[in-house]
Amino acid sequence: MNISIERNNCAECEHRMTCVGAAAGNRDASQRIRIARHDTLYQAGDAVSDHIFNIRSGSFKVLRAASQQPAQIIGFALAPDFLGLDALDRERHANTVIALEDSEVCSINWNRHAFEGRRRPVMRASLHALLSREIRREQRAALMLRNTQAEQRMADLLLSLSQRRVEFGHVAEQFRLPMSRCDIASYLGVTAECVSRLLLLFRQRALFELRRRDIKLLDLSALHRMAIGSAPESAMVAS
Amino acid sequence: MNISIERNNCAECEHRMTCVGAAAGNRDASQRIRIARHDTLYQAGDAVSDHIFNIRSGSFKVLRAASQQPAQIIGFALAPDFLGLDALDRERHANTVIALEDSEVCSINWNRHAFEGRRRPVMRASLHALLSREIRREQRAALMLRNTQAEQRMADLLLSLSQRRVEFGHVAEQFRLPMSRCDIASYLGVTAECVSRLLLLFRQRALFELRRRDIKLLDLSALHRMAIGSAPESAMVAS
DNA sequence: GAAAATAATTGATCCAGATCAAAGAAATTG
DNA sequence: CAATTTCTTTGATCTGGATCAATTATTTTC
Repeated sequence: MNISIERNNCAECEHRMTCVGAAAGNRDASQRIRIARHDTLYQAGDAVSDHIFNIRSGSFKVLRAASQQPAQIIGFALAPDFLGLDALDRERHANTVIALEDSEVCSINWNRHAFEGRRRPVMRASLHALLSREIRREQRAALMLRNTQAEQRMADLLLSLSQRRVEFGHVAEQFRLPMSRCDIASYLGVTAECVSRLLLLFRQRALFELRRRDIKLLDLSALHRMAIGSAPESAMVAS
Repeated sequence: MNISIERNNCAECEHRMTCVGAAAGNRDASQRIRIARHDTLYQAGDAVSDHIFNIRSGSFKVLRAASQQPAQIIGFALAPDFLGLDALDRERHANTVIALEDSEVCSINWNRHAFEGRRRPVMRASLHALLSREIRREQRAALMLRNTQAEQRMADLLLSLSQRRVEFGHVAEQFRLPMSRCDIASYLGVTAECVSRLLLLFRQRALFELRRRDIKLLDLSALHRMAIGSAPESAMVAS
């Protein structure tokens, strides 16, 4: 384990305008946590603190174990996603969260002291919004999975990664896949062999260039046509 | 459309001890809505009011449309489930909710007037709990879908229906499936033919008796063994 | 930087579940 | 209550992706 924690100064943070944590305006509300590749942010069974995590840099995979079975990846989280929204009312975490690369998260206290003053309705609304949004995101993921075609799932994943890059101020077309082919397979609910073949197929169709984990999307609109929520507009309606 | 709305008296409601709405103690916070089989509670694109719905009797299917494709069923909601948790921060609904039988819901205003007095921290926590719980539920559904085996998905659905019956004070073993085979197929992400064959197979294995929509589960533990969260205990950990 | 361990690709075969087709059972409708 | 319409079951065939088996990169480790 190689986790380092330090005090955070939300007042000077570049994300203070949009972050729920900064809105708390509470010195104790936020901490910066550095976490190395392959290390665990929290694990199924760990006690839940009154904190949620906002990813500042890097990326994570979220695993859920089903007894009798190896754990499956139920999501990838990239900056500026939140983690821990699924455990607000629980004693113990149900999922395990592992860093895919060296990453930083802000830990935000959402308990009564930070969130329940009568003067913090905006922030409270933000927490509701965050939670509600996460529900829609999960619904969308499930919709993607009901679409049996592995091609569509793959297209959907690539677009969702791309979109989150854009949200964080990067270009949509070019980025580095933070996860292994095997992780992708687990998330899509297919085998690693299948992922490998799909990537080959997509490359042959000139949908993207791919070398190791560096990807350059060449035909975003084709990907949109393949993916489920399809049209960019409808993707916005969905979340 | 055959929807009737009437004032609700939470103070005398049999569920006042556990219902978020009743905790509001606000006369205007809750309304009782009757809705006939096949009618729509709300539809994708409808304006979102500051209300969530608590099912008092009956059942619903929740549909999400992906452009280019027929809408898929992303969930079934039975008493005492909540509906509308996915739209707190949205202008318009992303999903469509249709009654599977004549049903009743309580509409609960969750906006600042009902929920933000300083004396309602318990209720606010309940809303957080509700939302967080819904996220876990969706994660679980997605986990179920990644499990390619149709058998496991079916076992999982039957158990989740059974569990919710128990939550509402009924017996676990015997109930009526409120949805068509076709609805089940859409939810599980398989074809109706596949559902039909699975049900036959399960009957042959003496997992349940089934006549039309009336089902009697004979071997709950076998179903638990087949389903993903497997053991009853671990199902509790998951949500 | 060579050796070991791990990840990714590629090929061959197989099977769960899709698709196509048709018959039978319930529920609606006039 | 007979006629439609819709839902469900059953059968035959086909296929996308799984599984099994090697081979070829990449990382890690010492």
